[in-house]
Order: sequence, then C-alpha cells, then structure tokens
Amino acid sequence: MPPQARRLRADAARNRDKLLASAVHVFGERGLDAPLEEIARQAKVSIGTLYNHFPTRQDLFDAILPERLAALERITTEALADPDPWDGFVRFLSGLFELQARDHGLNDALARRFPDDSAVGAACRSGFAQAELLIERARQSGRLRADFETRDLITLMWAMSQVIRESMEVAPQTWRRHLAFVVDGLRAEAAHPIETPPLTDGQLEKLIRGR
Amino acid sequence: MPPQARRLRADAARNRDKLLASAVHVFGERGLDAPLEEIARQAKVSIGTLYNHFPTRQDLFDAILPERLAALERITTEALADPDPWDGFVRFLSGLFELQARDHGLNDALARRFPDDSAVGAACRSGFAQAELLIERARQSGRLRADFETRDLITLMWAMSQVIRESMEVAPQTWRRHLAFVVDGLRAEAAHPIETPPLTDGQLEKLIRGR
DNA sequence: CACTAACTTGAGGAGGTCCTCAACTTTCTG
DNA sequence: CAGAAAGTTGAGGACCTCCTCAAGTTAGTG
Repeated sequence: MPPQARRLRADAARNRDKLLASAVHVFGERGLDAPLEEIARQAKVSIGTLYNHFPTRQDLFDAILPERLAALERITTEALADPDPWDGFVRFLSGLFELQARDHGLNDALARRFPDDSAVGAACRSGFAQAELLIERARQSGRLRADFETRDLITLMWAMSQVIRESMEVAPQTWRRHLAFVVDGLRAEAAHPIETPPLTDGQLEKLIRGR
Repeated sequence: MPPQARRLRADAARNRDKLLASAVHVFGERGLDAPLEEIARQAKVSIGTLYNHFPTRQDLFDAILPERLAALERITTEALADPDPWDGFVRFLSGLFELQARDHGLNDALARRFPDDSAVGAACRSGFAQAELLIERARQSGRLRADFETRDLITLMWAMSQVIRESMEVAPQTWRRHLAFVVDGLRAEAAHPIETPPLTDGQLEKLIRGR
C-alpha cells in the first residue's frame, strides 16, 4: 500500500510533519487535552491547516500514539524473553510505567478509552493481548498470585497513571516506590483471599468502549 | 463567637443555605471543577448572589469540605479504637476510600492540594496527624511493614482516587479489589526491600503547598 | 510560463466559564 | 410605614477553545 492514498504536495507534507512533531511535543508536555491551537502555533502553521490534515483530535491521536505504543510492545517482548517469568512480569510493569512517566500524553492515553475502530484502540488491544501472555506465564510459574487477572492490570494502570501525574514534577521517582509496595502484594506468597470479584465481561466492555 | 460576624438577613441566610446544599450536590456529582453557574442554577439563585456569598471557589470549598472531612475523622477515631492495630489500619483505609467513593467531590478534594491557610487545608492537616498515629501504631505492632510511612499514604490516596474515579459508574466496587492487592503488599511479611526512598521533606512541602 | 488543483490562512461564529456592577427588590429598624 | 441598609439580579465584558469557510497563495504539470 502507498504511504498516502494520493501523494501530498511538498509543502503539505512538510506541514504535516511539523504538525506531528509539534503534537508529540505538546501532548507529551500537557496531556491529550492540550488545546489544538497550541499545537498549530508551535508548528508555525495556521489552525486551519491543522484541521485540514487532522479533522478531529482522534485523527491526531491515531497518527501519533500507535508508534508510541509500539515502544510498549518492545518492552513486553523483552519481558517475555526474560527466562524468569516473575522477573519478566515485574520488568514489564517497570517498563510500562517508566514509559508513562516519560510521556504525559502516553500516560493519559493509557488511562483513557478509545473508540475501538481507531488505530489507537487497535494498538491497545494488541498490547493487552501480549500483556495477557506475560501475566499468564507469571501466574503459572507460581510466583504471581493466582487471583491476579489481566483486568486487574487495567486498574493498576489507572492507579499508577495518577501517581505519575501528581508526582511528575516534584518527585518523579515516586511511582517506583508505590509500585514496589503493590508488587509485594502481587507475589503468590503475599496473597490473602479477596472478596471482591474482578470486573465482569460486561463491565470491561463498558469501560473499554466507554467515554 | 457568633455563628456569623454580622447576622445575615433572613432571605440572605435562606439563599446561603440553598447554595450550600446545591454545592454539596453538584460537587459530589461532578467533582470540584463543576461550573459555579450550575450550582447557582440548582439553588435557584442568580450567579451574582453566589458570588456575593462566596467570592471565590475556595470559599465554597471551605464552607463545605471541612464538614465532610470530619466524617473522615470519625473513621480514624473508630479505627484507633480497634484493639488490633493492623485491623484498625485496614479499616481506616477501607473507610477512607469508601468515603471517597461515595462523594466525587471529596475524592477530588483528597487528591488535590489546598492553600494551607484555608479551612480545608487545616482540616486535611488534622486528618493526617490522626492517620499518622494509626500508621505508627500498626507499624509498631509489627504487622504493617516497617518502611511504610505517612507520606506513602498520600501516594496511595492519589492512586485510589483515580481507580475510584474511573470505575465509579460501571463497577463501583473495583477499588475494593485493588485495595486488597495493595494491602497484601503492606503486610510486614510481604515486605521486600525498596530502593526508592520516600518523599523528602522538601518534596512533601512542595506537593502540599503546590497547585 | 501559465494555469489549475492543492493547500494555507486567519477572522469570526458558537459555546462555555468566569466574574463584575449598576439598577432593582427585600428586609429590618425606629 | 418610611427610609436606609442589605441583598439580589442578570446582562455583558473578558477569556478560552472549538471548528468553518471564503479568499488568498503555492506547487506541480503540460
């Protein structure tokens, strides 16, 4: 398939690139709710041009986030390559949150829900599928507690995203400490019975589609 | 001291009450960033009257939140009354987050920083002082891990506030499950050494004053 | 080079929130 | 019950963000 359905004019391609670079920067700095006018301004392009290339905010996300999410895939793959399933799992968590800590936009993205027909939605799904393998492997090794499910990872991601967001500026390592406490609770030998069941399929559905 | 510096006129007192009731409701429903015009509208009072009584949003917070935070104090006291220091500690955490789960505004409030000359700031400080006792007691009993500090409670509150916020509508019990994982990591026997140190005084200062 | 299709521009309407203030209304006091 | 003081009102200015579109500019083609 061609990189563009119809090739862009030289100036248009240049502007598109400037917009993408600016968007990465602005979303990374201010989160996914940053004003689009700011992105246009930093790209030194008019707001009209931005809308010309990316009619909706989601189009901008789709052009930027999947590449960032690919970094996550790399981390998952590395973690799966770790011979020790538990170490691999912990490594995955650290890598994931480190990534979120580095990129405010990605942090927002992972705490947010996307339409599942979007490119971001697809990338998330594939990321989760990989994470599932990791979790399953760690659980079967007997080191990860048996009642931890992939769904519980979603909750953990919400939690960590907030810790990262709040501490980012003043004490950017805080998330590591918090994660350490949580990880200690995920070891099989730490497990105590939990009354509350995990999310049901229906709830998961609503949460993922939602917003 | 008199309930008011100068007694309010009958209609003014009525309006003030309507505004407070409305604010509790709206903040509880939509969080502390809810539009003030919405509060005025639900109180069936003009926006000018709202500003007349509460010149700033903070004034509204100060009139509402300390009472809600008092509920927290009740929980802490009860928890301190529990003969088992660990059970008391866990009870405190459940009570705290249950409170947050019931009241979106309070949830926001506890994840937010307030000027420390405000009534809310004072209420928070006093709440923390009590929590500190609880934590100290649980730690000295040998059941709570030795490296858990009051500062780590702040981080936990950020984390839980987000879990609550995200799951509230679809699966309001989610926070309980997440808390169970975390609590298992806080038991002394689950503890593994943590490399990242807790917040320093300076960082804490900035975080609390901040925003 | 000239012409057309592709692209860019930015002013401005729409919608939202904040906050003010001059004109009006109500309560209270003597 | 009249006058003064206290309180209420809502239109409107300031600001922000979104998004559109008619007019202007530029790249690429024959």
